[in-house]
Amino acid sequence: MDDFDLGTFIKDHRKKAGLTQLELADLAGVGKTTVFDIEKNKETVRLNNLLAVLRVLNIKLEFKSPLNK
Amino acid sequence: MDDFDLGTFIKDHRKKAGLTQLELADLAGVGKTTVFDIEKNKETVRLNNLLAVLRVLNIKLEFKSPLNK
DNA sequence: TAATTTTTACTGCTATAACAGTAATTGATG
DNA sequence: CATCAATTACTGTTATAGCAGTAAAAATTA
Repeated sequence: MDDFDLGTFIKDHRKKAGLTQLELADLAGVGKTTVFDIEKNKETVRLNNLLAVLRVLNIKLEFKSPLNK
Repeated sequence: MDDFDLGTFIKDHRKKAGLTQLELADLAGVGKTTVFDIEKNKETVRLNNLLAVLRVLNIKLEFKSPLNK
């Protein structure tokens, strides 16, 4: 849930996509600082910015609860 | 991925947990406005605030990509 | 229907995320 | 090693999310 390292996860996918932080930032329409912060697991980033980055990298979000499992 | 209605998803889980927006906000350590915004799908909320709410409701996040599937 | 609770909406104010710019490290590549 | 590219780090400024407070609108309950 939480100890999952989203930063490196994104970093790895960015690398595999052959993108630099700046390129990813431009594609996602965010500043380079934001991409840097995300890869450093800064949790105060805004959801829309994170989603924009995930979209570029073709990463999907799923919400799982014991209920609707 | 994206058309998923996170707001009502969270709202439903909050109801099932028998919590009001204010109670959920207090438990999560955020303001009531933030809970309200999240349930209204305001995507500019900060990730840490969203995570705090998800934690209270026992909802887990998963990131899926075509690669590590 | 009246009373109570909950949700939605709006308002200043404050804290800070996001930004561009710059610079210093680190990492590749020749 | 030297050069260039990429990443990390820090800065001042600006835009805005988050907040408490209040109030009005829905929903719930008696």
